[in-house]
Formats: sequence, C-alpha cells, structure tokens
Amino acid sequence: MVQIPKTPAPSSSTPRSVPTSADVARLAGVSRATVSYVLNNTSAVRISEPTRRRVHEAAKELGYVPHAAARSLRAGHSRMVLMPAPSFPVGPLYSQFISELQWALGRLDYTVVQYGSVGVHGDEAARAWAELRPVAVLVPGPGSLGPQGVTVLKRSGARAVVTLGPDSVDGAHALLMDHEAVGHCAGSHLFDRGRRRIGVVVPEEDGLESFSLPRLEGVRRALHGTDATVTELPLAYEEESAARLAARWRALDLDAVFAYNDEYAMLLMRALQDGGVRVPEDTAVIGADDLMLGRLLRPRLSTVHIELPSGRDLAELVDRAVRNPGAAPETHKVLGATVVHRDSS
Amino acid sequence: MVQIPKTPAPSSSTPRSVPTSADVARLAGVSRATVSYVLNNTSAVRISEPTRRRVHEAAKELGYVPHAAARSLRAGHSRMVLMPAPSFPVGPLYSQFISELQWALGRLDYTVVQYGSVGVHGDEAARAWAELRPVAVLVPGPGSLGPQGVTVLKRSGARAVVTLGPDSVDGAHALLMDHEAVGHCAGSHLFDRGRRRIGVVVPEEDGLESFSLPRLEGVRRALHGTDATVTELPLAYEEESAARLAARWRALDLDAVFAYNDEYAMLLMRALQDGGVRVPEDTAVIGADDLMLGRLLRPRLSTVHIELPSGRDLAELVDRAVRNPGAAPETHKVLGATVVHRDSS
DNA sequence: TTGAAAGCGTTACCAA
DNA sequence: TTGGTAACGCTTTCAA
Repeated sequence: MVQIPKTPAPSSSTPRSVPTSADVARLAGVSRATVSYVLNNTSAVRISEPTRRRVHEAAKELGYVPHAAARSLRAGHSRMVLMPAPSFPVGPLYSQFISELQWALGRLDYTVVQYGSVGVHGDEAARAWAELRPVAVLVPGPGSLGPQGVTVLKRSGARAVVTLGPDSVDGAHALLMDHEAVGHCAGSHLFDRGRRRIGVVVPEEDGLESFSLPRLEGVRRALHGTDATVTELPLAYEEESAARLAARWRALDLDAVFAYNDEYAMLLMRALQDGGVRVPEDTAVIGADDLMLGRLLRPRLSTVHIELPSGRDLAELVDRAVRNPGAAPETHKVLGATVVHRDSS
Repeated sequence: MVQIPKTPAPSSSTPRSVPTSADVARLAGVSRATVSYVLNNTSAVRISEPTRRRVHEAAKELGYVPHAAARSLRAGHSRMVLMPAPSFPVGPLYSQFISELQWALGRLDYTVVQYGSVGVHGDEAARAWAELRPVAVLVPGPGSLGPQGVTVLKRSGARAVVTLGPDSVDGAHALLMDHEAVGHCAGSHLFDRGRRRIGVVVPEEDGLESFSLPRLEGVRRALHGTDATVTELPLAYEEESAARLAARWRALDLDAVFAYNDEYAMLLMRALQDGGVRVPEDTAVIGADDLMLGRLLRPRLSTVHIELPSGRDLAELVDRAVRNPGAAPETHKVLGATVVHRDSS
C-alpha cells in the first residue's frame, strides 16, 4: 500500500474572505444591480460601455466568481442533472456512455453532477439527492430507487426522474436495459448451433446479480419448451475458481456455456483449455460485451454485442421531460443485443 | 444505434411547489426557528417532546427536504468535495480508487461530487467549479488545471486543492503519480533479463499522452548510459494497427517491448505470435496494470503492477488540508510500481 | 442609465 | 421552551 505520510503542518496565511458582487460593485463604484446586469449581459437593460468595462475590470481584479447556490436559490431552480455515481466498477462501454451523455447534456446547458452515494441506500439516498434540488435525476443501475424515492425527488422539484437499468420504477421514466435480451440472444445462438446442454455462468461477485440473473433468465426463456437444459454455474473472477469449475467440467456434461460477459468467458475458456476441454468442439463458449480482447484469444471469442442508447438520445429525453414535467413517464427498451459469431461457438 | 422515440407528450398534473421549513412550521403550528432546532437536533436548545413530534410529523407529511443551497449559503461553507469527472475511459484500478475515496470521504462527512466538465477547459473549468464553492477540489489527470485555476479556486473559498496526476501545480497539494517509475521499472526489468533493443509502445489514442510519454521517458531513463536502445512504437488499439506493426517487426530488430499497458500488450503479443515472432524467445513483452486477463494468455503476460494510494489516505490528506488551509502544499509520490514477472519476458 | 429594496430557504442570535 | 429577526449572495422589479 502506498502510504501518504501525515504532516502536522504549519499555520495559515490569507483567510481573506471570498469576493461578492457587492465587493465588485464597491470597487467599480456602481450598485450591485449594475454588476449583475453587466455580468449576466442582461438584454433588458442597457449599461454604458465605460461602466461595463469598469465592472468587468473590477470583477477580474477581485477574482470574482458568482455563487451558484445563491443564484439558484434566488432563481428558484437550477439546471443540475444529478446522477448517483455507480458503485460497481464499470466497463469501457458505460464509461463512454456517461461521457457522451455529459457532453450532450452540456450542450443543452445542463450541468451534470455525479453524486457519490457510497454506503447510502434507498430512500435515504433519494433524500440526499433531493437536498441539492436537481432539475433532473438520472439513476443508473437497479435498486437504488423506489417509488418512495421518486416521490421525494419530485416533491423537491425534480422535473424529471429517469431510471436506467433492468427495472422500471413507478412514476419515473425508464430506459429499460433488458439484460434478458442478452441472455436470450446467447441462448438462441447456442441452440441454433445445435447445443443442448447449456451452462450459464453467474458471477459470485456482489452487485452484479441484477445483470447476471436477468441474463440467466433470458437463456432460460430462449430455451423454454425445447429439449435443452440450463445449468447455473457460479464463478468468481479468479483463476482458482475457474480451475475448480473446469475440473468438474466432464461431470457437468455440458456442450456449451454462456459466460455472463467476455471477461468471465475468457477466464473460463482458458481454464477449460488448460483442463483439456476443446473449444468449441467439446464445449462452445460465448461471452458478452464485445470487448476487443476477446478477439485476441484462440479460438476467437464469440460474444453478444451490447448497444447502449446514445448519450444524445438520452439527453434529449431528459430535456423533453424537464420541459414537460407533467407528461406521462415514458418507458423504452433500449438495449440492443446482437450475436457476434466468432470461433468459440 | 438504439433510438429513443420522441413523444409529443400530454400535459402537466401537480405543479405543487416544494415545501419549505416555513410550511412545516405552519402545519406544526410553530415557528421556523423551532423547526430548524428540531430537525437539526440542536443541542443548545431544548424543545419539548410533543413539539418535536408535531414537527417531525409535519415534515414527514409534507415530504420536507431541506434545501442544501440555502443551508450552505447561510452557513458560509459546505462540505462538498468536487472532482472533475474523468473524460477518458478509466480502468478498473481507477474506478475502484474513486469508489474507495468516496467511501472514505463520506465517512469523514464530506459529500463527493464528480462534476462533468466535458469540453470545458483550463481556467474556464476552474471557474465553473468555483461557482459551486466546494470546500475542496480534487483534480485527477493532467493539464486540466493551472496555477491560475488554483488561485481562482482558493479565492472562492476552496480550502484544499489537490492534484492527482503526473505533474504538480503551484499552490496545490500534489499526489504525484509518477508514470516514469512505471517505465523505469519495465525498462530495468527488460535490461536485467539481457534485452538490449527495446521497443516502447505509445498509444495513438488521444488523451493518453500524459501517461504514455512519461512511461516512455522512464524506460529511456532506466537505460540511459547503457548500450541498450529505445524505439518508440506508435500503436492504435485495433487489430489492424497491431498487425501492421507486427509485419515490420523483423525489420525493427527488437528483442523486447514494453507495451504501455496490459491491453496494448495483449493486442501486440497476439499480433506478434500470429506473425511468427516467438514470445519471449525472439521478443520479450511486458505490459502494465496487472490485469487479471494478462494471466490468461500463453505465455502469461509479465506486467508492472501499479499501486495507487489508498482512498483512505487521500481522504485523510484532504481532511487535513481542509482543517488547516494555510499549511504549505504537500507533494507526495504515490505511485508504487513493481514488476510482476511471468512468462512473456 | 442607475439605485434601492425585496425575497429565495436556512440558521443563529437575542428576547420573551 | 419558543418566536422574531437578521443575514448569507444573488437577481429582478420598480422608481428615480
């Protein structure tokens, strides 16, 4: 562990207080109102050019920065879009999605803020978010929000609450990321390739159930009414766990496995190969997420390509909802899943 | 692309305004002051039990949530720690670090907020952050902040500004993540293993220069004064790019390569093997980041394990700095780099 | 063209 | 034990 040494530290220097618009006004020799007019380019009022310059100069000299809280308090609203920061490690897909979304909302003049609510849950979290009076709340992932929470947020002025995950919540717009579709895709693919005894990896790591269980369910649904069987395979993201699973592979008597995602798939495929199981001859393997790295294995890893909604579309949904808060909550299925067939299946 | 259809949407229902402490007071039949006392458990004042209950009930009935902006305006300070959200895709290391940091700061009663400043740069960004009057600002990555920015932030009341990246900035605390050390580590290792013609992969992707260049420099430094040569190898994170590089491998006449990180290393190693280059016999390969997936390749990928500071330590640094804003900025090197020797080098 | 003043939601001081 | 009131920094209406 990298330690940061603790220093007792000497003592302070400039506790000079932060400049307000009143300070700027004083320095420029005008009233606070004038300062506000100048700095906000208020078009309803015309201020003489010399005055403008004096104000600007004063502001720069003092290093004046307006106080967002005071402003939004006065205005009665803000343009803050709040997202709880995800508490689980996110992949490149999601990272990029967030980035894109922030950019798109920024273009619509919203400010995106990810709120770190680690260790705070349910309605308590919703309350904490509501204290910031965001104009919209965007909740990724499952479970962190109930109908209660939606009510709290709306009561406190949130004009749009959007969930982005496996379930939809009463009163909130929902972008349904239906992970069953991923499993369904994988299941159908394996079935079509003639596989009948199908294993489904379920990660043992916490926080992933809300993705893994629907994916498993999707496989079940795809195979329902056929002669194929589905076997649940708990697996931790460690080599030993994979080795243990591989060791009892013959006994399991499976001819295919959907491994939750590409990372677990790579882990398991390696363990299988090390254990003498031929892929895809003895067992077909398919992952999900379409990571670049999956293409590097031999055989190349088949996968389910997942498409998230574009940040732009989501930003537009948010904007629409904010402008028309009374509208009935929309629910959209927004998870595109398509098989990318390579060599492992 | 997953499209979200656009709905014209019906019209509003309950534009009921958000309840304030005055509403609670009215409903409970007490003054606003009393409400404040009760809800904040003010110990200096004793409120009768029946009154407390009435207040609590009124608050619950109205769904009252205090207004953070008003509170911090009144208080003159907040406990918000602001971090600009990273604009580049982050790996699991960094994700986990953020998570840990949020948790640790949460325990110290700070609120962590990641501010999405996509497309806003330099001092403009600093101004935007300053508007929120955070008590501390934590800037990851390089370049997004200059000494000007630090001044703006401090003037606007930030009691601690901490950078977390390759360079340190005047006036701010710095957690120096010295990526040269990573390169140095890798370079020394390869040299010790008898390699003398060493390639260093430099990703072509934008936004990575501030990591890749120091890593390259570190290799140079490790090899300085020896008979070893260093060759810079631009590489995009795509199979074709890797294939192209592999195609001219013999011509390059290298006996080792440090591939920036494990992902690029895996990409390149595969391309080399496909091109008939034996690893490690003809060319040794080493990556960095110690990803699990590197262990799955054959040969197992050697890597530089990188250790970030613990979130707890950083949280403590922030807390210390906030409590003692006058203290001289601390600068710590906080990047632990150690070689994990496996089979590819 | 500029200034005075009210008010946004809280909290803390001082009276009652 | 409780209530009135001022103040935080800003914007905006109204008046000069």
